[in-house]
Amino acid sequence: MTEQGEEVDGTALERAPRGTGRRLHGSIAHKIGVAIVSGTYAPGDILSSEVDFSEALDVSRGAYREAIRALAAKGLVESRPKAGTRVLPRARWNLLDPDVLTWAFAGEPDEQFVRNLFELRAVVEPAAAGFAAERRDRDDLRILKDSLARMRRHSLATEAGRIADRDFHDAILRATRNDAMMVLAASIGAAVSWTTQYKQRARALPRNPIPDHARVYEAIAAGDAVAASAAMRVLVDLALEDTASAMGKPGATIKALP
Amino acid sequence: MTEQGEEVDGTALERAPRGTGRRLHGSIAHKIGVAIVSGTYAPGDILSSEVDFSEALDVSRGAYREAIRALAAKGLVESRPKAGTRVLPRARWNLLDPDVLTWAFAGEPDEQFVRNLFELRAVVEPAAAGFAAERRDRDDLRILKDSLARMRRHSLATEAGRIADRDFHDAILRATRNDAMMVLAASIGAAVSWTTQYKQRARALPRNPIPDHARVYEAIAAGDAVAASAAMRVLVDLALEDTASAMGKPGATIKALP
DNA sequence: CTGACAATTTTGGTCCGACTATAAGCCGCA
DNA sequence: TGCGGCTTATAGTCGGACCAAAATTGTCAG
Repeated sequence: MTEQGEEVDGTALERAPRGTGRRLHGSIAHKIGVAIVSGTYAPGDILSSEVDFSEALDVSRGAYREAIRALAAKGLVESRPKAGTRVLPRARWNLLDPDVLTWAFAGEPDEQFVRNLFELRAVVEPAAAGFAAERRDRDDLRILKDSLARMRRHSLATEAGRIADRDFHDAILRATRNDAMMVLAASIGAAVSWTTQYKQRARALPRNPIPDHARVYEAIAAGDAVAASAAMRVLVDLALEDTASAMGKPGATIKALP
Repeated sequence: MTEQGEEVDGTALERAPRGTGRRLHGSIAHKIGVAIVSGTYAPGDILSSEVDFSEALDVSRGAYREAIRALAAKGLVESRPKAGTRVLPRARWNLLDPDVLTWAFAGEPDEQFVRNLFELRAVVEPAAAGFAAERRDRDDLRILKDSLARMRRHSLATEAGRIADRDFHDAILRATRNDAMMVLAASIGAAVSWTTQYKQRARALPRNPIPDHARVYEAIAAGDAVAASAAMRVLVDLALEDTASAMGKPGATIKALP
């Protein structure tokens, strides 16, 4: 807990340029958030005192405190008078918060964590597809169809294609008419986004994902919950397989529960 | 913008007594958070300007801003220069955040939302029980057994009993060895806690929940993923039934997906 | 020497008041 | 009519002061 202050003129703690958009406290939170999630500060560590740290970052104490409040709201840290601001154990982190996800994927993503996310997808999304098949209305189907068309037109290699993919999954979650699941959409969507980029980075996209998505759409349109659930299950499994191989561990699958 | 300040001594804007524990900005966030979640401020509404609002609450602008930062971190509001602080649409709320859950259950809980939470439980917990059956170690089983014993000793009518119940479900989630699911434990646990209290409030506890839990434990101990999943499925269904009848809508169930 | 009590001091919590930066909305010009 | 600059309200940032709680240290009685 020491010479962080000296490093300021270097690169590490340089004040983010915050070109018109993000506010100062926001970029501070981002910086510290990434540092925590990536392990620079381990759980249990005590951050330097407010005065020291804010001076090291060359920001006012107020801005720094606001950043800490945001981190505290996401369960990353906890500050108590006299005790200082302490990094909380990983179990308390709000790992499904979109910002935290962003920070987690800012550096090299932890492979185990990616696997965990896919495991969660494999649980939630098939069920969601089933509910969607029962509850979707004309509008949902229209959005799904449109997203699918856009995925066809652009490929997943383009930003537009990835947005379409995300819209597709979002629309399914929304069609469940379940707020709690819709919240997971933001998280899962973010995760999908990031992992998709990793697949691209490995610049080997062995599989054409359109047919998988099309099967899910057909089942939902037909109102067949069981088929939709199964089709989504296949989709997620294949996506994991692609991602895993892109991350260097081919052959990974998730054992199915009957 | 004036005599709200005079009303402070009344009831509405009374500063929370914060008897040694919660910090001031924390209680502000709590108050505004409850107001938003319970609909006092509707999505799209603009909050009064920082000076006005902080004066009305009789706190400094700094404390108010820190509270707003926390709310923003949970997706409840968004503030932009000149535009003010606006309540975000419900879809952006981090509904699974433990604090937000707390605020949601501070007033009369929305029945539809409770149903949605149970639907999510019905998706996640059986799957989690399945994973737990495959991955649990001796320690997990010990904790599960202990929680179960405590549930038996105290009933769910006591605080200790409810804690034991929560520990039981927590232990299962933890045994999945999946961080993403463990995060949901905090959320789901909170939801279970609140709804259990509602069941108590209706002071009719028709069913003895111990056997359901015992079956889940047995299956996990036996390493039988399928049985554990099924047993948990039953447990959640019955819990929903009890809760629904306590809330005045008996007979509610969640259709199963094969 | 030991343990409980008190003073110290560190650190977060709160407040104040001033200034800056941003962008919504208005106004005037083309 | 529509564009572009200007006004201005509002959030953002600053720094400096004081308060409150708690961990540490020191002190004193037993």
